[in-house]
Amino acid sequence: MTEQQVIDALGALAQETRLRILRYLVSKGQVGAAAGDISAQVSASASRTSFHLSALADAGLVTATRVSRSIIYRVDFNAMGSLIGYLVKDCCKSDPRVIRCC
Amino acid sequence: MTEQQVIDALGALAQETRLRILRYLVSKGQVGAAAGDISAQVSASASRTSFHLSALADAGLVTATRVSRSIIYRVDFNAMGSLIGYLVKDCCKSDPRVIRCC
DNA sequence: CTCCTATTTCAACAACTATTGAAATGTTGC
DNA sequence: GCAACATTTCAATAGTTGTTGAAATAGGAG
Repeated sequence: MTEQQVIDALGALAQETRLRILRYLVSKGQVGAAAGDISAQVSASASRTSFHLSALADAGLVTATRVSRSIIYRVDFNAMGSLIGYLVKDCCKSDPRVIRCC
Repeated sequence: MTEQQVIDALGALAQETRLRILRYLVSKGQVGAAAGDISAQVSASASRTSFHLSALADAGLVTATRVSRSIIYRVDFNAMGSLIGYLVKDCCKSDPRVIRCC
């Protein structure tokens, strides 16, 4: 994971609506959720939700798959793991005070 | 850790100069580094470095202590741990694909 | 008290980000 | 093909963030 990818991913998470979207998608696991469902859950307009979903997808944190009329979004758990792994290992040198919290 | 604190901390890390500052401070551990030293290490002007150090301090990720003419900055490893712990546990429900990366 | 060093603060500005509502795109069922 | 649905794209706008260089603040040494 490059430094730029890390910065993009952190920037993607550093926003209220997007953090809520991500948490909702984590709760949905493999199943994922359609854009409209997500929009309703986070109480945001369709266009606003779409904008934030694109940001999360651009950062590589979620995937999008069209299924019939809907587009299903899912968390990319491996990407989340890579990001967190970078923060723990590369960034914090696996300091025990950090490791302890995981 | 509140959601707003998490967002502030993620936003603080989502910037090239600040991520470099943090990594340098991690390498310095308890000893920390003076603002001028940091400024030289990350090749940024004094005012620019000061601006970013304030952002990191406001987010609670680093501490500042004046020692004579210098101000010594140090990473707050517990704050970094809390942030990462939030991402792993609250946000990712301790999913094994995420845990594996730590 | 004055000079020098270390750092922050400030104002101006450019660049980026988020929100809104309307219009466009793609998909299905009749 | 047409109507309805699901979602994205677009333009306008407001708000936020980062950079620069100059001026201000704070502390120590002679």
